[in-house]
Amino acid sequence: MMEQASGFFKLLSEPVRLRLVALLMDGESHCVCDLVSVLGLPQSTVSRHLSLLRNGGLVLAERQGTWMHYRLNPDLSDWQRQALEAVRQLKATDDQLRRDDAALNQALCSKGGCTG
Amino acid sequence: MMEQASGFFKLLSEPVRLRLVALLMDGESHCVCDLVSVLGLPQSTVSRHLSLLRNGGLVLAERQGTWMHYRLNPDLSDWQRQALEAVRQLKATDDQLRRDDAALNQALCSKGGCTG
DNA sequence: TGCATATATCCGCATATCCGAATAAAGTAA
DNA sequence: TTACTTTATTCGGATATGCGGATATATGCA
Repeated sequence: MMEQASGFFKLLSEPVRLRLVALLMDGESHCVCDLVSVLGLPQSTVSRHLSLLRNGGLVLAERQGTWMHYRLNPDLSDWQRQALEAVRQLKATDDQLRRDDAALNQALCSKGGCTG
Repeated sequence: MMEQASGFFKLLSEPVRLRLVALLMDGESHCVCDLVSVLGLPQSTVSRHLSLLRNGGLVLAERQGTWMHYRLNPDLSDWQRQALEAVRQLKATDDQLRRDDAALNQALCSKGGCTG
């Protein structure tokens, strides 16, 4: 169980993944292409990190037609939820995370989210 | 700042370091030799991880004669404290961490803590 | 000074992790 | 079927990380 715990923190220990988790903390589902456009990174990079988050049980993926929608797993354990609260708090003050959030909202408003 | 945040989680993402942090969450200072005996790992391994935790600002070290005493840094930021609360919660249910805690208490009671 | 204890650092080696272009796979629609 | 879009995976190579024995450093004491 220790291994699982350190694995959870390892998922949060990578900047790209931390940004992804912070983005998904709005409670919504988001398609990969929106996340790619917000992060400004190659699609393969984003997809690989999402796959790791999914494997670790932190996020859930659901296919909706052509698009794959990712969202935070709502069934995390207590200590995991508590850890994510720390991320939420971080998100309130961190410039990068706030910029990401703004970019995601704008993407959703202007284009309706990749038509997905 | 993102980098600092992911660095913080990286420190918690290694089993030995997670055990060390959990041990130090009792609010006390502990010498390296006690931590070594509890973890049952080579001294160089424990010392290296402590040094990383120290470098990351998670713990403070203070020399007391021959011994070096480590304790949690009481001046962490809000989100960092929140993250440590998750560790505290994890500690309540994780077998390994509870065994570590028991071993540390026993070491302190029986020997007075390495005479340090 | 010399010896003993405690801790930190060095070192080579093994393994893990990350990147991103290229390619594969899965779905949609004509 | 073919063409197109979205997402996943593969691949080689660079970098990071962890290990622990050996060694260096620091302190205390005789």
